[in-house]
Amino acid sequence: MLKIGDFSILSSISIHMLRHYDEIGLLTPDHIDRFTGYRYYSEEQLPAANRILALKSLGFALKEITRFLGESPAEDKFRQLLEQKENEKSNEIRFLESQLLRIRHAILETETKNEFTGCIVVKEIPKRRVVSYRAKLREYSQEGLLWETLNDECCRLKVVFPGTEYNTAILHGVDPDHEEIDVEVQKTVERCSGSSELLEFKTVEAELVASLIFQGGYGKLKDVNEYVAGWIRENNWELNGNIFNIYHVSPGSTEQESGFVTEVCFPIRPRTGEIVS
Amino acid sequence: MLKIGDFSILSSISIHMLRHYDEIGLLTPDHIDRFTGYRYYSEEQLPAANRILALKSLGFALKEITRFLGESPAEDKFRQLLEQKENEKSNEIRFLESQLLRIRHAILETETKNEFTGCIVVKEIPKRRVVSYRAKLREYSQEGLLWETLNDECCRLKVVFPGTEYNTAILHGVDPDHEEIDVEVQKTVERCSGSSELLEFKTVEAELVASLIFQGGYGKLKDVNEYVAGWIRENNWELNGNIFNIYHVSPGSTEQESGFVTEVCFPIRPRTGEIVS
DNA sequence: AATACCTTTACGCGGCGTAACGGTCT
DNA sequence: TAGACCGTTACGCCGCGTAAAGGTAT
Repeated sequence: MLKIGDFSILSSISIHMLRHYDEIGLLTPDHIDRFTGYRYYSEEQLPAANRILALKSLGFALKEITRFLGESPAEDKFRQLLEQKENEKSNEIRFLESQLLRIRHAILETETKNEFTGCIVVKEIPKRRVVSYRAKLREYSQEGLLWETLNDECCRLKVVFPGTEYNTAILHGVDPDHEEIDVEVQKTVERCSGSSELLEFKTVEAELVASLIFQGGYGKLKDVNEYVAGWIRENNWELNGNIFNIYHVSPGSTEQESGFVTEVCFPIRPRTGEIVS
Repeated sequence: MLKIGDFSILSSISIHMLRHYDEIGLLTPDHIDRFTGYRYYSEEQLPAANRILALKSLGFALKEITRFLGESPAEDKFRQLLEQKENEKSNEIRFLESQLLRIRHAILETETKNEFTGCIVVKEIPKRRVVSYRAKLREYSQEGLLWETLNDECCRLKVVFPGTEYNTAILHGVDPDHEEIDVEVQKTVERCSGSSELLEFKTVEAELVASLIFQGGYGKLKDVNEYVAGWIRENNWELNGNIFNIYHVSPGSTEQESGFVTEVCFPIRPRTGEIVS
């Protein structure tokens, strides 16, 4: 019979952990002294102790190891558990590799002294009910007119907005021949009580986007858009819809360009192999 | 000014986490109401919130992000932190890949219904003071004679053994021509008071080994040795010394072969590329 | 009587989720 | 006045390290 200290040395498991394993029923001492409470282990428990260490080093959690030992060493169950862990580990590796890719991309970007390096987030824009107005413009600068029309109509229809509203502008397409820009502006609505010929009420589904929020004038938009587009390519995503902006602080709420806060969103999905054309 | 719930929606950070970030000084509200304690955030804080999410998704811990923001966005420091993280992530990946390799090896092994699958541990056998007796044998079965001599001499010299002792047998080499086996048996000693012509007292340095502990007769040794040798090859290690056994329960302490507990140790080191011969 | 070893209890780490209990706003 | 929102406090997860406070063996 070995006292815990001796068994600890022989098994290379710390005394603390042996007590812990006893507590969770993973490795209980052969015998516990009734009066002193001392734990006594037998040499025959060394193979089990070593097995625990081996499974731990394969990446199994203590709970999983408990299951391993309890389930009888039937080979089928054993193999299943191994294969499940193989899956988990592959996923972890894939995840870390995607992080590593992004980190390396960011390191390269530091060369360009780009102020937005490391600012892009992949997130979901939640499903929401919106009121929308879509029209064709000659220039981006005319977007303000769309907002005016939308706001006026909403006012007339007594549309109720939620406390937290999104003002978004979706770029549907640029037609170089006609020099036209197809833009849709949207506001989140709480309830829509009326109807209008100009406006459309609809539900926008949740979307996965690459998002970058910046502060400042719209002169930065071109650079930001290019940066996000590059980021998507470099990080194994592909475009999955029309890009849009969310105006958190806009000419409607402040006069100073430097105070504008804009979120640039590129709908994305994981890149699927090559597309056969 | 946005209440925490609104800012939570706009930033995609849960209310709980916003409060936590306030607590650790990572993102403090623009303003806190003196009377109600309500936190109020400004839209201008959205870029910072998004940046926090971005850095988190790169794998930075909150503490590291705090440092990021505190350190000024000087590009040099920024790049250093990125490169450090790149290193950490590569190491994590390498570690997971070695685990994955071992798991896959174990899965293949289940085919063979090998009872020792998933029992091998890489551990360090600690540095220790030993008394040793080395001789050449015709057969493994003669190893008992070495132990008898060692024990007798130790008895004569009144060698003091520690409570936790290792009995090891090192296989120095098999010479097929002379049909000789060069074996050294060792016992851990506490103190060595005398000296002997037969025995040697020495210090054995700590060694990294692949270890497998099994219970049963020595008939299993051949299979076990082959399994461990294969495991070492398959898992990118190479032999780094003479293999040895640790006898935890041996003929000296029990008569039943089925009760023997033996630890098979192969000294190893990570495999270094090819060796030019 | 000193020392080495044993016992139990409990806190810390990190990044959250979750819940309990009570005040505030509309 | 209800109900949505805010506040603080605190526990759980997981695998350990670390330490305090006290009993036991030699």
